[in-house]
Amino acid sequence: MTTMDKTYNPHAIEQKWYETWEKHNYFAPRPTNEKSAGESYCIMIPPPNVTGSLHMGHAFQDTIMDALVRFHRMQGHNTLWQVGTDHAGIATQMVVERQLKAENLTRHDLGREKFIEKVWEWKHQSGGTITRQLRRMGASVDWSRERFTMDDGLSDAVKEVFVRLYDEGLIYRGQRLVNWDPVLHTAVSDLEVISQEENGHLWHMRYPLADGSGHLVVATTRPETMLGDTAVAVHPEDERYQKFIGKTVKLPLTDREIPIIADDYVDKEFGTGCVKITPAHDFNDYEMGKRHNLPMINIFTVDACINDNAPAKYQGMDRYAARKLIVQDLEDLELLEKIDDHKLMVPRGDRSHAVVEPYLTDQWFVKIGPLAEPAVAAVETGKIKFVPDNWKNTYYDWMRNIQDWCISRQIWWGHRIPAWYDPQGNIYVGRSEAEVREKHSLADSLTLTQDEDVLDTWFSSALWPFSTLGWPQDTHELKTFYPTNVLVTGFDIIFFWVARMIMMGLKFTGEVPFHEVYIHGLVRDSHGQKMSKSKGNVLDPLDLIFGIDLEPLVKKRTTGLMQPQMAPKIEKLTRKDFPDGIPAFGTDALRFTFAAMATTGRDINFDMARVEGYRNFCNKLWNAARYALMNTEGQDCGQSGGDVLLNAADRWIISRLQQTVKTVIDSVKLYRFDLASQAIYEFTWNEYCDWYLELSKPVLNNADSSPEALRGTRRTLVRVLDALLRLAHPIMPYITEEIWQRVAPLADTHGATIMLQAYPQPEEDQIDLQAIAEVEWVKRFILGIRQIRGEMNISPGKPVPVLLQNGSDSDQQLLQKHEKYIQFLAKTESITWLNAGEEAPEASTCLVGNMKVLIPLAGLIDKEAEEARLNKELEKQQKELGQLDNKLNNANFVDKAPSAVVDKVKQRRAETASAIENLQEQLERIKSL
RNA sequence: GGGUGCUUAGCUCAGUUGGGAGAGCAUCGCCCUUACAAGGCGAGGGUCGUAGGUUCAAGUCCUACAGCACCCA
Repeated sequence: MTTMDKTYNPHAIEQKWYETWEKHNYFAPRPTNEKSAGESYCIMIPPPNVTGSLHMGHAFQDTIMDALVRFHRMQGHNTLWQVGTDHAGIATQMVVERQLKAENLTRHDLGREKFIEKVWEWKHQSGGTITRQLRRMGASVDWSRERFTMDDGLSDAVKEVFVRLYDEGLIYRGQRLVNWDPVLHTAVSDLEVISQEENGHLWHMRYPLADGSGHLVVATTRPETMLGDTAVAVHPEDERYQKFIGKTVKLPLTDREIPIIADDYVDKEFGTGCVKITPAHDFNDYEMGKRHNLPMINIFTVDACINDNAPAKYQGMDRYAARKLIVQDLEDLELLEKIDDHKLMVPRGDRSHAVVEPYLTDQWFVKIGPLAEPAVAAVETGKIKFVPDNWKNTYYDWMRNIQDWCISRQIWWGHRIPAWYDPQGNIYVGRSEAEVREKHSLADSLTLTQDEDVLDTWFSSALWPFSTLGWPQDTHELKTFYPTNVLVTGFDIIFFWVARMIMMGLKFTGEVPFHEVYIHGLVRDSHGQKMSKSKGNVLDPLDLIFGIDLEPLVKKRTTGLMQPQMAPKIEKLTRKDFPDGIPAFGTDALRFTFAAMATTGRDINFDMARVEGYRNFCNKLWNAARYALMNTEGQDCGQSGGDVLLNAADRWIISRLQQTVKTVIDSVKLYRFDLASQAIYEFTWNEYCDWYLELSKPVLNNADSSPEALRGTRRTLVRVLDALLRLAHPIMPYITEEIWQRVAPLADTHGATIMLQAYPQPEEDQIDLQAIAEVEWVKRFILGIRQIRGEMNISPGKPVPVLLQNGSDSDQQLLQKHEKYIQFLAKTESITWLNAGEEAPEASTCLVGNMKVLIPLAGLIDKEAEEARLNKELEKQQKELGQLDNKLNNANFVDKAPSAVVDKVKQRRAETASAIENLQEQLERIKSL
């Protein structure tokens, strides 16, 4: 029999167990016990980007999902964690285009078909990164059911949904203002546009009145758009401008005359209170243009260069070059009043980083109103619950202001829109060209061309909860697992994904896609800063698991930067924060950290010191197991019968275990993994390790212990450990499996893996209040002596004689019963009762209830130190007494507070008063020496 | 401008129907005691953002204000 390693080494165990679990197909759904065979539990993974890699947000989210899934699997539910990835249209296409660029090619050189082949190649080659990392996190997903949004089945679902929505009139094609990425040449969704404050200017431009009576000054942050202005607007109640409403101005640099209109959208306070209106290039202006029937003049090409609608002078110029020239020209014409510095929100494409233009194009839209209504109702009626609850307000808010959804993208990688055009431009929508021809009885000779655009990736993601289960087929999986139980996700995609899943789910399955939405916080750095490559504060979860030296870490953080000039600053910061790199903490420590930080807040400030603390916790658990095994392996732990005697400590730890189990289960049910992990941590360290293991020593190391007592303590050691491992397994899968394999046979539980063991259940009848009270007495006794040792600087190894005074019958009995514990844990030389009236020697004192515990000073204790110590304690107690008396002297309190509360205060008052009396007495004695 | 949330120990955070302010890390002191120095034992540290209000009782409920963060415009 080999003993365990002295130090916990995650890397020696983690990989091996994951491979074992996966090989044995333990992750697949299966009813694991008769009783609950009917209950199923299902979580859909929010599909990560297929070309992506695991970041802290994923790692956090995956930890929570895995903990939930393992928890339910162990409770015997038929559990499915559906895994897969999404095709991330734009991101993936960009990666492949970048590769082509290295060969001096564009996708147009290859042509659509060849290009898509290339993307698939890339997917096959790189798509494994994130799934490999998921495995490393210990995610117990069912790999046999892995899906990809571009799979045939999921693509069929996309077509089906598109066709049905189109047939119902809920999908339409139209010209609307959309976010246009002038680098990628595609419309992008709001989610893909990040607005950030940047330094800019506010240009004040004079627009001359057409009647020559003067001019208006308009302020703008984007002067080049003036070429597309079709009105100037003022607030209807703005006294400064009342008289101009209905007049016209001559738009400088053009030969157009445009009206001055009144609209209460205008902010009187902003700029001059007089605003230029460019309906084709600004979302607010677009709305205003529609209200006032203004013409919409598009002045940009797809590259955001000035197009033919503008004066010839500016045509073909890039927007910023045009801006410069226009400003110059206005200045030359003395039409530029002033230029102020101004901070403004600049919208940029999250992939291309280009400034996005509101741009008028033909796009496909989903008419969202009819879908949104039932989706709101589902939350209102409680069919879907948000956790924490107040996120529903964010959801309602967005759903109330929801706009039609632009679903077309001008890229190649994605689900091609199932719409065909004839030469006249008529649109036919169907699942395939053949279906379209048949449905509309089109002649074979008629040429049909499929729409070039693909669908927004979120369109397929919205179907994920049912498309992955086989919809539109009526599959067994769909019946078993849909609606799913909970969606675990960040608040940042409530709008873009959660809401769309709810709408699509309700529309096409008639049921909600999930019953609960657990919204977790966003992982930030330890100072609350968002982690970003450009800030250089990104942590890679894999680096926390495996560790990384300083130099590679610096290199990793400073290469591939969007702004290379940040590199020196990032390097400096990194060297300061991680002078020795990052040590390897292992997966379990990282997971435990995430669980402990999963509070209800919306920001999770990730502090590496906590990972270290929880790595130490793993080591603690490891060594507790080491001790337990050293004392039980090859010994009689009662597995094969025999009488068993449980002492107070055994019954105490069993009682505390039940209470802990209850706390953990209650917490997990509320998604409070922080409370669950805290309960596990405290029980393990502060009760099992600090007290129970220590209390087991006097029994196990005592040659006089009876076989029944030995059996009882050994059995308790391993049984409690077994239960603790099962309790902690959902959060720390690897270390618990590794230890459990050795502990289980001793605890008389059997099975191939802890993964499929029953989760502990609290057993009320195992809670022994008497044992709890006895052990509490023992602990107080020991703690009192330890405090004197600590404060009097008595070496922990030096045995001290102890005298007792003023003990009750109960104290005497308890001492008789538990003296061996006190002797061992408080290192007492002797424990002697003083007779009533017997004079005590000079001593340092502490109290256990009314019983006085004395450690004689002789040679051990400094008189002044003891006096100071007693004074400090006395002061504390007197303060306490004052507060309690205040309460009890308050007639209102005594009359109105519940009697239980009053009694409690009275009791505490009596205890405090008696403690003060004892302390004062002791202080007098010390002083008089 | 509208909305949401946060403010508790030096740092990161718990504190569940209102009833004795907690944890981890950090700090200080003593210990390499045969599970664990990634450890043991002990200690110090908070007018719970500010000001009011409700209540016998407020970190907890209400109002106002300040600061911070995020979302929407």
